[in-house]
Amino acid sequence: MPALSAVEASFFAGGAVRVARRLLGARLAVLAPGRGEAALIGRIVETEAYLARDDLASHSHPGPTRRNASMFGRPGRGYVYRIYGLHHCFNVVTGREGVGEAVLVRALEPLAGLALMARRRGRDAPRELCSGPAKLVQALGIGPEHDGVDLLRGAIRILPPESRRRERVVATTRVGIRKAAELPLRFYLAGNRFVSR
DNA sequence: GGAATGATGTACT
DNA sequence: GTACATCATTCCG
Repeated sequence: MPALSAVEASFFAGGAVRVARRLLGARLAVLAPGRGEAALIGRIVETEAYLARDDLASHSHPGPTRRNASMFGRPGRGYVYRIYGLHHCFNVVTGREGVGEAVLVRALEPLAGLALMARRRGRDAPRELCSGPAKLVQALGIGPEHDGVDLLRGAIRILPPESRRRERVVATTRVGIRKAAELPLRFYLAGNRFVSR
């Protein structure tokens, strides 16, 4: 089994845009309960940056509340929230504690644990497993209980890229928002087949 | 207290 | 392309 050492804390210390770009090519892993090996791994191919309070589309915009508490907490933790009453999405908290910046993970290229992902998703095609923020959360078994999870030592971790690939990063507008919709804060790997539509 | 809203996915036309 | 499921959070009164 491969070593699954997480990235260092400094990985998350930059602004959300920096980290959103840095996350592309890194891996998101959900560890198997009780073991030091990952059961599920996906390569991050699409992210969105959500900035501090002046970003009208950011959950941190209203200021600290019960829901967004993790976003104002320590960088390098997860922020999980419910959307549209039925799905969940997973974010990586970035920057400095108290600021309220995070990166939404929107799509993964499945690398390990495809069978379990397919069972959870009810679909077999690899492209249907993690090509959307709520899809990947379902495939990886992430839930509200992971809100605030420590990505350096917890059950969910960010691992550095396993191999160098030369892929260009494309920046476009964020998906599914109405406010601040014109800002180019969505990033994905050009030509990657696992990016959401 | 009540109503509107939303960082989505699926099914159907 | 459009409809709809479904509910916590937020904002207004």
